[in-house]
This record gives sequence, structure tokens and C-alpha cells, in this order.
Amino acid sequence: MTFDSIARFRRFARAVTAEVGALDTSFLGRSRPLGAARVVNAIGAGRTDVAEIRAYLGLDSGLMSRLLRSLEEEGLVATEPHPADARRRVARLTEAGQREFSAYEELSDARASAMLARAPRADELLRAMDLVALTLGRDRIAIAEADPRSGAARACLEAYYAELARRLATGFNVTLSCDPEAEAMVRPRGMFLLAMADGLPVGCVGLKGSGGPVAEVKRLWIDPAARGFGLARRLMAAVEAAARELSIAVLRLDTNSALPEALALYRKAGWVEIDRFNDDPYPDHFFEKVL
Amino acid sequence: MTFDSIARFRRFARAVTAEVGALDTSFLGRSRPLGAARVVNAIGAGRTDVAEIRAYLGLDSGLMSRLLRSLEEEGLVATEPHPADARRRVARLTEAGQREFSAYEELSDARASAMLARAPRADELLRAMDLVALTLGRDRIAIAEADPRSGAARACLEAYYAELARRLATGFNVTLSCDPEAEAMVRPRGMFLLAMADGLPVGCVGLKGSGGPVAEVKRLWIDPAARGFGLARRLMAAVEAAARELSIAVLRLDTNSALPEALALYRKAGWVEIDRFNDDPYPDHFFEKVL
DNA sequence: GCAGATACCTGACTAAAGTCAGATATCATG
DNA sequence: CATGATATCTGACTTTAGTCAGGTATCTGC
Repeated sequence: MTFDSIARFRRFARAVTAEVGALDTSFLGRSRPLGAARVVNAIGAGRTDVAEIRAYLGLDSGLMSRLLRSLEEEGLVATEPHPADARRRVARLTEAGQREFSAYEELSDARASAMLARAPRADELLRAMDLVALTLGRDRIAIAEADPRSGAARACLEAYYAELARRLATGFNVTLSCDPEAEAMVRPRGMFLLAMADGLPVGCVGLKGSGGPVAEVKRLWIDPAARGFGLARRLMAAVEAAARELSIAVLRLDTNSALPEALALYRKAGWVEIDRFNDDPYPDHFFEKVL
Repeated sequence: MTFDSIARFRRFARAVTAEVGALDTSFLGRSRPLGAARVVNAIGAGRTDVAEIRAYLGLDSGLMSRLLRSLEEEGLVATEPHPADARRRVARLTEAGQREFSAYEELSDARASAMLARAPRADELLRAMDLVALTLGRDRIAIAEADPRSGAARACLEAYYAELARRLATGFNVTLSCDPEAEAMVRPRGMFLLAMADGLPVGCVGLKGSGGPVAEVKRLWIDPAARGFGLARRLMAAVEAAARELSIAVLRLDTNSALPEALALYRKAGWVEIDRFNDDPYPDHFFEKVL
């Protein structure tokens, strides 16, 4: 670390406090107290259970109750008993509430793009923001199953291919428009996992099955901004567990010595090196793990 | 920009809001309302004029008055009339106030180093934070005169030498411990300017005089995280103005073609290329500007 | 069916922050 | 020195946020 890292950290905190303060109070542009605005946004973001919203926003039950009541009076929110548990209530936005939520969303989006438009190197700025956001939120990164043809999965796969093209001496080329292997990474033959950080994908791994007892692990990739958090290990553990559940007996994978961190990970996770098992031109190392 | 830059920006805003919220309320650990704590910290950070603090924190004059009164009762702050204008008042921390301020500082420092210690690549994280903080605060970057032997100046010079060593094909080497030219960049013969962002240096330029009518511009450097904001142009304009003030008639500088952005800047600012005027082994381009 | 836990609601509070209309003293300027 | 601007202070508010002690209805596990 160079000149006074703590001072630099605190300069960041100050800069961001000022900006975020403005961001928070921008909600006040719509003449509603911050607390009520936060509840509208929590519901709009998909949180339905009152208890869930309460926990997320850290509110007292009495305060929560009153905020919901005032939002109901305003006609933005409707509540009804939870279908499975009559003690609980679920909240949803009315049409007017939806409009209000959209207005908040547009405000935030406009703020974001204004800021990005003013930055001299928006791309670099976004990568920096990713690194900060992911480091702060590393404990909230969750692994979830996804369709390999979904937008989030495609984003990871594209980044994966681009990184291979950059790092392999031979380059790398896949016809992205119709990935020939996506079909094989769908249940029941296989599956596909994403690591999600606050709604955005930051890593993936695929299980490519053939219907038989042998399956292949493919497409392990972690967003550079999320490396060092042990996500690759978590994804590999999750894909192994999923393979067991699908009654796979043997897992295989291929990789390239230009990716030393991958080789190290596989060796450390109990994979053993085996002979070449395909004629793919890119890989030069082959591993197997018996489950 | 790759996958949904606005969503990425907003993920950053959310992550940082949560963290900064915790940062703000950490002040509450010392049983003092946030408003009062912010005033103590503003005074501790060197703001003395009541009006200045009020503007910085965005407070109503009535509220400010009451906050100061309560801090005086607590014995943390003392106020007195402004020596030059009896309408104004200046505030300063008492000894107890200094202790309280230090306690806040230690809290913030501890928080910062805990966060940095947990990051897998603290160096990269800091650079990302610099980029975000400087982009957010670009309009508050100020140019100030400084001693080239001060810590802040040395930090810039070291970074400058390191960058030259990286970018020049020949490498670069200065005996830092006793920079032979620092003496010549001090008034009355010359001077030295820093660009300061929230208390930390992000760029520099030196004016090396000999006592005569010809002086040299040296050591123009901008922190990579602060490039693209037009700081180099501002520093060059400031050093020119200072040279005029010192009755310098002709400015010269040398540079290297491995730094094309510097060449472009000098040409655009009205410098004209001249013949080699020294036998320094590193530069291969020489410029002059008549004031 | 009963005890204890859980989810939400209500009423009665307090603390903190912010607003606004004067009052007072001082300064800058013609 | 008169006039208007400026800086701070005071008193009287309101709004927002948060706390706490009960109260009602419901669920879970024995």
C-alpha cells in the first residue's frame, strides 16, 4: 500500500457519504419521508412479507405498522393476511404504488447514468465500483441454480470466453449465438449454477451430463472483482453436491496450464490428473474426481 | 460497458449505503446525537468559522446555534468572536473536545483497517476506492502551493519516478533520499504545486528557477485515478501564473516521447518544440513557452 | 386442548432534526 | 451616518424516527 492507506479509505468514505446522502435524500424530492420511501422500495424490489421488510430495514414493529398504515391511506400499498399463516401479513403495491416505485427507480437510474456520463473512463469506474461493492457485500453472495441460456448466465459465459481468448496463447473461439453445450447443462442431464451478488451474476459453473454416470464440469468462471473470496471453491462444492444428487458417479474436467489458479484449485479440492479424454484443441490438463 | 452498467452502479450504491450507514451510526457509540458528532468532527478537521461549518454540514442557522450551545455546555467546544469581523464567531475544540475528536478518529481508523485487512487484494481495493472518491469529488480538487520536501509532495514524486521507470524504455533512476532539485523548487527561485483532493495529494508540478529570467517546469504528474479531469491543464496554468508572478520570462521543459499525453498537452497549451537544452539522458523532446 | 412462542397492532411516550419568524449586533458602502 | 446586507441567536413550532409496554390473534409442539 502506498501513501497512507487509511487516509485513502477515509477519503473514499467521506466522498461516498456525501454522494449517498444526496442519493438517499433524493427520495425526498417526492415529498415523502425517507422511512416510507424505503418501505415502498423494499416492496417494489420484491419483498412481500411484512416481517421480511421489517428485518431488512431494521424497523421496530410499531414503526413498521404505522408506516404501512400511512402508505395504505395514501393508496400506495395494500396488505392482506398471509395465505399460510394468519398471523403474518403480506404487502403489495397498488397501481398507484407501482407508479410511485417506478418514479423512484427512474430517479435512481437517471442519477446513475448522469454520474457515469460525467466520468472520463466509465468502464474503469464501473470495475472499481464492482470491486468495492463486492468486497463490502462478499458475505451476501449466494449460489443459485439458473438456466444457462438466461441473460445472467450468458453474461458470465461471454466474460469467460473473453478471458480465455485473452489468456490462452492460442486464443479461444466459441460460436456464442448457439452455444452447443447449453442444452446439456440443463436438468435432468446436467445443470448450471450462478453466484449472485445483490441481483447481479459474478460467477458460474456448469455440469454437463450425458445421461450416464460420468459428467463434466465446465465453464467455471469468477468475475475478477469477486476473486479471492473463495467463490470458486464454493461453486465447485455446490456443483459436486448437485452431481451427487443427480446420481453422477464420476466427474471430469479439462483445463489449460495458462490458468494456474484453476489447476491449483482442482488439485486442492481432491481432483486427480488423468489422461486426455477428448480431442478439444484448447485444454492441456485433464482431471477426474470419483464421487 | 458490459452487463447492465446502471444495475452495477446501483449495486454499488446499495452496498455502500449499507456500509456508510453503519459508519455514520458508529458515531452513536459515543452517546451523542449524530448532528453534534458531525459538528465536533467538522471542527476537528480544521473548520473554524461557524458559517463555514454550517455550509459544510448544510445546517439551518438556528440548529447550528443550538448544537454549538449544547457542545459548549458539554465542555467540548469553545467559541469566540472572529478577530476580523465581530458578527462571525469561530469555534475550536477544548482539550476534552480534542480527546473526543481523537476517539472518533480512532473509531474511523479502526473501521478502515478492519475492512482493508479483510480484503483479499487491499491494494487493488484502495485504487478502486481512489477512483470512485476522486470521480465523485473531482470538482473539489484544489491546487495549492507546497514544499517539495513535504510528505505529500514526496509521495507524488515517488509515484512520478515509479511511473517513469515503468514507462520509459530506458528505465529511470533518481536518488530519492536527497533529491538534488528540491531546493531549486522553493521560493524565491522557484516553487512547487500540489493538486489536493480532500486532504490527499493527487498531482504535482514544480517550477525550478535559477534566479534568472529562464525557469524550468518539472515533475508534472497526476494520480492515474484522477486522470481525465483536466488537472494537468490546471496545474500547468497555475505554474505559468506563478512564474509570471516570479518575473520569469521564459519557461522550458523536457519530456519523453513515451509519454504521448504529455506531449499533446504541451502542444495544446501553446508550448513550442525547441532544440535540446541539456544533456539529461532521459528526455528526447524539449519545449519552450515565452510568457 | 394448552403453554409458550410469534406476528402484528395500538397508545403513549421521547429524542432528534429541521423550520421559521423575528431580534440583535455588526459590517460595507455610498 | 443612513441603509441594506450579513451572522448569529432565541423562541416557538412541526415532522420524523424510534422506543416500550401492553393487547389480540394465531401458530407449534407436546
